[in-house]
Amino acid sequence: MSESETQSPDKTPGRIRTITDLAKVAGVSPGTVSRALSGNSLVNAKTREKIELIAREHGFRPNQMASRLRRQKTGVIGVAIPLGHDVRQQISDTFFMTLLGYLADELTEKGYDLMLRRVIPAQDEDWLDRFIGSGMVDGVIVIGQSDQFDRIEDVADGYLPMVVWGNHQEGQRHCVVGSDNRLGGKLAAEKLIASGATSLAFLGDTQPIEFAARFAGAREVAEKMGVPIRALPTHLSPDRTSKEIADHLIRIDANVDGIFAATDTVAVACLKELRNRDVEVPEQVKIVGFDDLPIANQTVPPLTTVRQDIAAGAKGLVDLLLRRLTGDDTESLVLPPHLIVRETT
Amino acid sequence: MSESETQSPDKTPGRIRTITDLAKVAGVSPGTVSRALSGNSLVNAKTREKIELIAREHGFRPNQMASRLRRQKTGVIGVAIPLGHDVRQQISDTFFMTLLGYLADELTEKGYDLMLRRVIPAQDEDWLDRFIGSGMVDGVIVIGQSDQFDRIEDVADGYLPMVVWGNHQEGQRHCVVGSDNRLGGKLAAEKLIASGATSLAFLGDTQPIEFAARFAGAREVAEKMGVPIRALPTHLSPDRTSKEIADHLIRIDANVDGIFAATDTVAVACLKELRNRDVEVPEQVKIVGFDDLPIANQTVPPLTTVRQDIAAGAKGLVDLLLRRLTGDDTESLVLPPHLIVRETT
DNA sequence: ATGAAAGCGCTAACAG
DNA sequence: CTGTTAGCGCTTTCAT
Repeated sequence: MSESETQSPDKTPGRIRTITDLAKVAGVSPGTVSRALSGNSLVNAKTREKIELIAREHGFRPNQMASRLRRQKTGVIGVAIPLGHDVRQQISDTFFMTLLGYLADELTEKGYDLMLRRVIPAQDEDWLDRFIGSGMVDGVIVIGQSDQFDRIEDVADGYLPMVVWGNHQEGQRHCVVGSDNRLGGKLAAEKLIASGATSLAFLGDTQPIEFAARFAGAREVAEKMGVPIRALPTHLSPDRTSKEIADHLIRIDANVDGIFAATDTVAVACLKELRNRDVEVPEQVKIVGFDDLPIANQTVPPLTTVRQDIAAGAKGLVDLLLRRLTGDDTESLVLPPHLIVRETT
Repeated sequence: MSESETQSPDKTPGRIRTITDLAKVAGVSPGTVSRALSGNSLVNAKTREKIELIAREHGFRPNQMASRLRRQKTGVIGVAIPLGHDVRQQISDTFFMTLLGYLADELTEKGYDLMLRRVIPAQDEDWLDRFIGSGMVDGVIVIGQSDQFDRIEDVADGYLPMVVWGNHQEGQRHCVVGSDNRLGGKLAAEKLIASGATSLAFLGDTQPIEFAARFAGAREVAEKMGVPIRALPTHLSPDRTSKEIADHLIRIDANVDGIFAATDTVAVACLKELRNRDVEVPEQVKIVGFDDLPIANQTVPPLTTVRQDIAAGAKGLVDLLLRRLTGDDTESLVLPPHLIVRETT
């Protein structure tokens, strides 16, 4: 009875690419195939089995482009990394990349695909609108505000499904997930001072808003405690950092005995330069980093640092975005950083 | 005459979302709008200008989903990272992530978008076919063969536009771009021995084919030189590595005086454990890493390592893929690694 | 140089 | 439970 069903006379079935091809072979209508394959409506068990069998045998996959056009949703979340300041730095930045990894995990788990776009705002004014309006994504996650705070604000009012990793500013309109950088800065400065530092320096770029907030937090504490603090500008890519740090160290010398590095990467470079100069850490100079990257635990001595919970950040970004996808106008999420005391203080 | 053109009685024009909406406003047919916006055919300059103006004013973006369905190409390249062994390790692996960053650069430059998919083959047998058959990508780049060599081979014959980062095996069918790991292993062992090491150890997981090749290269040299070598299995995620290395070091003690680490990450952890034990590097034990990540230059002492040219790798992957997209059945590309001598040998 | 018309492959009412 | 029908928004002949 079922012997001859699929034994059509022509032994060259011509690859079965569309749901309609499959429908013909199965002897049903395209609609039924669609239903069967999406496991959705009530389809006769036998019919479904037959369809699934044929699909498997022929390695058939429904065309997502068509499906998504029809359903008016893409199942794709766009992730944009704006490269504002230090172009090469950010994309290879360990912190962002780790965040990206976790984001990929979270999104996959929720059944979304991730479209990654690296953008250079200076070369492409229109990056955010282009991404949003492309019709290729249901929502957008922006990793890092970079120097694009204002542009993001502009877009936020008209486009709900967007969440940004970055710093939270009083009264801002876009939904952001990020660490409390100011608090992190405070923790760092407090620890430095508690460990006996009497003159502080912030090592890093103070342009990006996150770093500015870290510095501001540290300064607030320092001023309250009557401890001087200065900012020592530095690029963040390891290759350039080292030399710049070296230059700073020459100039400041015995003066500064507490360094707050904008990121662990900077802290590591700093640690190395200090060692080159035979400055003892933490005896002569104390250091606190930021991020708690894996390397922080591998330096000698191991780095005291302010930990950002990357996994929680990724989870927050995705959760909020999914809620916004349903029309919810969510609040921002500010995560508390934690001081991880190791041996550089 | 043109005063009242767009002054339709209803002041609520209802956002103009489709090419047809725009066509109505511009008083032309959808076809013309399509042509004008794609800058393609000969369209009257005035008509084009008018259409472009309206598009800009209303922030109109053509729906890519529809466009791509119609044109039967997506403009998207899929990038899959199979997480074979050490699930958490690989996605956050600095090397792969840096490669991903460069890939994003290259693809963007060539006008492609990048769809990232993190894949756990153990949980999803079908990952590669699903990605390829999804209709969402024009081609696929796989970052790392992991333990999926065979599955990739299976697919390779029937699917041209795929390029893989990984190790090259004599006679394999899939197109691969990667460093000559065996040669890298040789370079490492040669350097270790030339620096006076008399008993070698390979630190790392020898399961993944890339690492197996590194070990094989080192062993070939060691055997030729009559120097003993052993493999010391280790996971690759920094947190687990440290303890495992510590265990190894306790057992091997003064015996081994030359360590070839499977990656820089492992080397860094190893360096730290040695320092904890007051073993002097390179006096008592010499170390060579692999990758030349930025940290390699930040350790104390700076790490001698085998450099992989990540940027060249990314460029190679994209170039080959684009050629395959045109139907070219390209050869694999094996890149020569370079020994970077610093101070751990 | 432009309009009309026919789909790309799939889904979702709406009838049976 | 299944077939029929009407598009999703865009591109591309084919005429004009």
